[in-house]
Amino acid sequence: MTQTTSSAAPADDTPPFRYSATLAQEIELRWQDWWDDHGTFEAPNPAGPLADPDAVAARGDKLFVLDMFPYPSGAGLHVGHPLGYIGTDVYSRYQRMRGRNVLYTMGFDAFGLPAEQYAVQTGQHPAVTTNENIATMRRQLRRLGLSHDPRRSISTTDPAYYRWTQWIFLQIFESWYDADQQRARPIAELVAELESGVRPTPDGRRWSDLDDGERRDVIDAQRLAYVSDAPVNWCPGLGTVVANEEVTADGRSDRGNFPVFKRNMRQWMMRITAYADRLLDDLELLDWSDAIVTMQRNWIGKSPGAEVRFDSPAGPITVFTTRPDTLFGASFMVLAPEHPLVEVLTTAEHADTVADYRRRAAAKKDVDRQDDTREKTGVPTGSTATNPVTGEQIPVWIADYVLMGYGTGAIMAVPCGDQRDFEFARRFDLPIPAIQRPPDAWFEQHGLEPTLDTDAWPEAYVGDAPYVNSANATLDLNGVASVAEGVQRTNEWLEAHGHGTATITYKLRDWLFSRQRYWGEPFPIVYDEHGRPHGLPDHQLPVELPETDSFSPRTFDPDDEHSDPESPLDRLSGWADVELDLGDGPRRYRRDTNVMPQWAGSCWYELRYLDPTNDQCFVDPENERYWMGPRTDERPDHPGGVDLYVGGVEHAVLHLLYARFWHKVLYDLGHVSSKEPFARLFNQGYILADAYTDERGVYVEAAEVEARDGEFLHDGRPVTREWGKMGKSLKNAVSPDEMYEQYGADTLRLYEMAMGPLDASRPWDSRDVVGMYRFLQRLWRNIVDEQTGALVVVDTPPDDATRRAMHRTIDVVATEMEALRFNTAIARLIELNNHVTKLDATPREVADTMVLMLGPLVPHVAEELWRRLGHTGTITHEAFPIADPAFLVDDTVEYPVQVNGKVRGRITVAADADPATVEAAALADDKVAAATGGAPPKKVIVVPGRMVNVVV
RNA sequence: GCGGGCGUGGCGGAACUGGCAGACGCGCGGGCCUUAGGAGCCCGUUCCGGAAGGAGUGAGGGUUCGAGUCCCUCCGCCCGCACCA
Repeated sequence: MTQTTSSAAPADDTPPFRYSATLAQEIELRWQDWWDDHGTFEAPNPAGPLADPDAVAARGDKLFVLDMFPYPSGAGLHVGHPLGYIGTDVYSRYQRMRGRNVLYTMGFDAFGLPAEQYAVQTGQHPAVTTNENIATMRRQLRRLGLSHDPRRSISTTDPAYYRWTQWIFLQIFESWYDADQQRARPIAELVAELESGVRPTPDGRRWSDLDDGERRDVIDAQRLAYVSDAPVNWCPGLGTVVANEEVTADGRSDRGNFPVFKRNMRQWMMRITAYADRLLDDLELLDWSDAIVTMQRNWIGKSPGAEVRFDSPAGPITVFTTRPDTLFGASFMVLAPEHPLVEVLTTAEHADTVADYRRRAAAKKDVDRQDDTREKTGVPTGSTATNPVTGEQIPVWIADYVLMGYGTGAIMAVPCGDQRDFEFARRFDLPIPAIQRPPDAWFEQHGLEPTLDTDAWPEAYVGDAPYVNSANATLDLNGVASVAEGVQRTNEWLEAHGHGTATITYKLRDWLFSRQRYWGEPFPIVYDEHGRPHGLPDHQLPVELPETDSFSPRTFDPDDEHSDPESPLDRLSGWADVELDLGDGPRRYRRDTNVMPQWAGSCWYELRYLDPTNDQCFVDPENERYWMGPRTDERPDHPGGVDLYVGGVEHAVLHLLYARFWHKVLYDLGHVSSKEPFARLFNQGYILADAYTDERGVYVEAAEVEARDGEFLHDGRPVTREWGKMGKSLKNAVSPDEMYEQYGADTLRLYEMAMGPLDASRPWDSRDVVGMYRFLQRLWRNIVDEQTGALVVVDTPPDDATRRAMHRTIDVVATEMEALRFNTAIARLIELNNHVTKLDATPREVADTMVLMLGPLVPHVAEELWRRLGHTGTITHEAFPIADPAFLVDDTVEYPVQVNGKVRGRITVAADADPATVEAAALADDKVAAATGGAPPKKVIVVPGRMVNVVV
């Protein structure tokens, strides 16, 4: 292993054994092969096909490090992609040297629209391009020296994988949510409870009195995966329906940016709303960033409040409010234009204006609802409703600021306490009764004398304040000063008098789970002649995607709202129509011709990594317990899950919410021991780069731009410098290949880790990379003679200063590695190496230690130097150096001495000197005395080990 | 508008619980080596000043012996949500 070809540097006087890019590459390729040949990064399992219990026992504590599941793009990697991967690799390698059994691998989330769209363009089957892309990406990642266990790499498109995706779908399909026990249970248990009468049927009849069809209806209505005919987001431009989460705020698809229309359609839904509270509450068990936790919280959008019924000529109108305490101030009502009661409520006098307003509202896309300056619009229906607490008749309006999709699609308007209602009331001259006495500070802030005359108020008052005018015969809030108490008392009153109930509303909707595409997991579902879905038995899985040339979905004019989705699988009647025996003899069935959304495969991939080749179950329970079981030794409420999950913030809501949901269902059904899939989440930043646009605003190749006298020129024409995420679209991508060519993979790894903290986005500058290359050259030169290739280390022990520097470095580097602060770890290693550079010769002890510490960061050159230093095997499982505490404390300490907060002198005293001694030494110092001018100090502060401050 | 995050040299960034601001790297300046250097090595590099010294972490105020760090007001940037009742 140790003989190398000499570095074939450009024809010049470069020393033959210098750590050049050529030599670096030779070392890297050689060690990558060696690692593969020796299975260096394989992590043993306690059970199942990859079981090696002895090896598990021989290693220390387990650690599961995970990167977010990448989509294998055909475009190839740029240097921005692997930032997180390098981070997890360094961490994994570090932890292996700490003796831990580290599970670290990477698979591919390869179903989905891009592959299908590419296939449609090229006419090549998506399976072919997908496999090519995966091969390319594996090769590119290997070249970086990532220490993945290759045996555990998977692809969602592999039938051996999606067989289990389908199996999990069936688990969900065959489950219902028991609201009393707050967990999913098998449908069979629901049937048993209905049969025995423990649980009543929805209409109260006896189960035995229901016919087969009625029973199926009762059951199907409870399933966690269910077929529903409900409003969904139909996107003609994509030819498929998409989930709420995939629609942007302006009503377009997040992929492709096509218009999306609300349409009633028969689609698969996932009852994620049943888990809303647990998805919310369990966020507290997770070690995730505040930003992501907040985003998840907002997305779930839990609002406690009340539903209140207002009597009207059209029967009771139910509204949802988070402020039932303000009911006395409800002076009008507003319904969404689409509200079903609008027609009944509208009087003849207002029929035309209402019809007109509804038509305009319907024609407005969500985009248009936004761009006006939020000027409130609306029209009265002519009817009134009864305010249940005051008995007053209040007018009912319709307005498009009330959305049909949230709450009940109707609100009670309390203009004095809600800004939107306030604006609406002002606009249409509706009464604004005051029901709270805002605090004096609020009036002061608006330059007003305190008054209950709301004509003087510039805006609504929202918050705690004593109630006024808030009493009837049986409810009196006057004088109560807290919203919480007001809400509670009103809720009690509403329930006692039959006017409403305390309720909780969520923004989270059930998850639309079917797509009319080809390149996804087929549903393991067939329909009988009544159109009822049946799950296929286990032995018929996987339902493989049928071979076809016409994998292209039918897409439509993006604005053709009235088109209908047409799944590619639907056209394959030979595949879709089947005869099966599902237990009651052979019958004709029709397969479900939808496919699952791309999120399906990434909802459970981390579990498959644990036991990727197990064909008996999706993961052996023993393996799941070992790798992902709750760490109650760390924390009594530890939820279990991946120890470290690294990825970008872009998956804050979609993937992380869906995966948590599936995991909780599997937990409820007893398939996994962990409550949560990802115990700790770390969001890495992005690599940004300069981008340049020409006079048309079109991006030009950043690599071809020249800077001259503060101007930027492309092809001799001036261009404008901009700023953005590195990528193909901004034409500012830098390929890792260029970096290998110039410096090698170790330098690239080191630079990416050194340029800043892992969670920060930072600009790429290729010119900066050379700094890390120089460092590695200096390191190499401290160990290997550039002219002869001979070792230059000496066996004499290091001098005291060097040994102390070494141990201090070990101490800090270990701390920083543990905390993922690789940038500061690298800085300390450079400092130590710079220190060694100044020595006459490198003591072997220091060389060994430095190489070990650099192993996680620059594994190839570290392995190479380790061998050259006379060791055998790989550095992978060598123990990371341990600092000797004896060398961390110095005999003497230098204290800066401040006079009135400014450093005026320095003293050196024994490390164990007591404060009085330090003080005396400080006052005795010439410079300090000069600065104080001989004045006696008023006070002297001694911070042990830190500094002295003399106050005069 | 609401929520989250962030403002430190020419640049990327260091600075543990308040305790020597600017570690480390780039760039830049000087030197060495060289026919040459867009290679490599050494020294220097926050700003003003020749120096002594002074100023300095977006702006202003406060707490403290001491503030980049804590508190208040303001300015600017980034991200998320967006008429959510």
